[in-house]
Amino acid sequence: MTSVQPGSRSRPTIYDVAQRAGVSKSLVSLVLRGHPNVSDRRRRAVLEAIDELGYRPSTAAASLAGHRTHSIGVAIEEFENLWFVELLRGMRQELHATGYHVTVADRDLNSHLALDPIDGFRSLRVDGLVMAMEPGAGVLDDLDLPYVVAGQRENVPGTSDLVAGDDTLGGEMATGHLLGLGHERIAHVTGAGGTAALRCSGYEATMRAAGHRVVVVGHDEPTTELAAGRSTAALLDAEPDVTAVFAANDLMALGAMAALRERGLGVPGDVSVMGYDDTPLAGSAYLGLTSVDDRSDEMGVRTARTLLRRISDPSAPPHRELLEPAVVVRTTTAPGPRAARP
Amino acid sequence: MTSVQPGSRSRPTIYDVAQRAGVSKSLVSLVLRGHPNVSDRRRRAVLEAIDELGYRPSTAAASLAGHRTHSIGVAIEEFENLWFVELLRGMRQELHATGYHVTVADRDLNSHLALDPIDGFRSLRVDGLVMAMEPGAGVLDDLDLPYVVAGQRENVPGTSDLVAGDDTLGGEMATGHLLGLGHERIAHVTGAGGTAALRCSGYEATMRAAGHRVVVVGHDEPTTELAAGRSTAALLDAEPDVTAVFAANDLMALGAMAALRERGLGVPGDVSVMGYDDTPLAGSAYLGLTSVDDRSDEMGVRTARTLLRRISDPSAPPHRELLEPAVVVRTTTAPGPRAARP
DNA sequence: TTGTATGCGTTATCAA
DNA sequence: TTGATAACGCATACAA
Repeated sequence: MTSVQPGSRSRPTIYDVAQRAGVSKSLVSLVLRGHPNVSDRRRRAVLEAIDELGYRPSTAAASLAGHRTHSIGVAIEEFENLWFVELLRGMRQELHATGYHVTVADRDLNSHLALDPIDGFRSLRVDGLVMAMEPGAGVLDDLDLPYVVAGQRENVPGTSDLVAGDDTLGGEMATGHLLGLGHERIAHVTGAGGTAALRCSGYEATMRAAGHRVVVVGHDEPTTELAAGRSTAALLDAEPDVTAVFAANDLMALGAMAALRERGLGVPGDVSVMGYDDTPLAGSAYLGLTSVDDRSDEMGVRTARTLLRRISDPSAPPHRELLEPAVVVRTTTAPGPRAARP
Repeated sequence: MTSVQPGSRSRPTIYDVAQRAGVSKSLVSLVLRGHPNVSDRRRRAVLEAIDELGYRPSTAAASLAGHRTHSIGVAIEEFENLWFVELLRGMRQELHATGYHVTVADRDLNSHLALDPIDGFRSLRVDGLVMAMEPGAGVLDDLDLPYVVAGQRENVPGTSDLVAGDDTLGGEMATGHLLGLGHERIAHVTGAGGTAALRCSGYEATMRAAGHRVVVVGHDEPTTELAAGRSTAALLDAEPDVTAVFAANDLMALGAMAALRERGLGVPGDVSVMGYDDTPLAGSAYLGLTSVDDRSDEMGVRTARTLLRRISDPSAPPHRELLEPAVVVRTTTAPGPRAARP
């Protein structure tokens, strides 16, 4: 039972545990860290004392003395964007046996302390860092801390470890899926940022190769549902005969669907719609949005693996890999006019 | 510029800064903590040295020596559930000037270490804890750490500080909104758990007071989209003439809408639908789900305020408050048959 | 206004 | 297999 002894002002320390178990503090430390060469009798005594005292080791003292925190930090842009949840899931799976602790911070979390996530993690002395947000220009240039960039391509020095989705390929695959359904007048709703640009380039290349006209809207707009809705509305004015819309992410696909509905166009009856990221949103039974899975869980696995390697060998050559995305077909895409006629 | 000196194996310490600035370590410490009684000349010298060395104070050493971490922990169930994002936003607003650092952990994050979030935070020696997940039975009973429960009602001892939404009232307001639109055959899709039960009781009380029949489905089911879809399908079999469905949360409302669509029923043309929580999902232009705002941002403000009070006065009497929710009307609810006739 | 000394709760090194 | 003991990097009296 975790019962706190009555008279104690402050929390029990390793010293209290040692005294209660009738051993030295060193022995307690050994038991805590699972050292093999400890007699069963002593180990049991220590464990019992720990339990009785409700003792919890101080991570602060441990990391100060041990020169490492056994923790890794994950810097994300914002908690709203759910792709990092899958990334974490993958990381956890890989980190399972290692004893590493994971902490997450977004850009805003401690902005009141004038701390960007990286500075915060540096103060925390994390053993490694996962950069799961777009780094500012130059911030990675001489970061003397083991790190790997996850899911970003912009502002990443060539010497950085990097695990990301192949967004260009994803753009090609999405467009290919629509072409395969018989669509020809396929428009793309893009937005600002490096990731959107890559997805867009995949779309453009595939359309050109197929001999169809490239129609892109939303350059420099935010990658939000609202902006995508506006872009799509403008698109429908200029190109009323599009039969498919590929949006740069799932939320933007929702925006496109809202604009289509406003015009009285059915999905997928009149127009097929695709998103990107395969968020939980897309998987919703109600929405059933066809999307591109960027395999963020697998990205998490690879990211953790890469970071572990980097921590154990800081001078290893940079490791870079792109994960192949996958189209997840649901209910918002259907055969286009060409396929429908015969 | 943050440039690391070439020869140094490890990170610069307060000692290095002191030496470079030509002062003692204590002086550096004073500057760091913004102590007023430091001459401008020295202060500038220290700041400059910090910048040149790229020095970041070790939180571990600071908290070990200072007997507090200046950090507060937020324990959540899972990152997927976005209501905590607004809670954090509110907390940050209140914590702005205090210098407190916020860290978030979900139940799974470090489960591979056999650490539940509370144990983790105890090891971290956070100065305070926000319990934003349903506590296990008894875990709060003798938690000797300043904490406040946010948004939960189950398993909360009467002596705990608590800030939560008034879910019963919210259930009443939702039902009242539908009644006000002229609906009478209103069903409720509930699920397992204390929060859902409170919302359900608000629905029941209001229906009874209005003299209408209570129709509830989904008891003991998970509070997920999928389960809500199944429950709603069963509901429509048993009660084909319902004109409104109130779901215990937004995701479940989606499930209900999927089931309605499957029956060929339009929303809100044939059936009105309401959710609860007013998640970003509900606010989406495409969905436009009428929902109940539980005011999680304000909850964050109150929670932080309460926790600060608790930290500074551990023996203060328990503080409990319920926030009044608000119905947010969007496009999934419309006048019912009674109102439509005249 | 600034410097000195002590201790925080661990890990790690060395002896025993 | 176990026990002393010296760091670890900083805050905090206390002294100057």
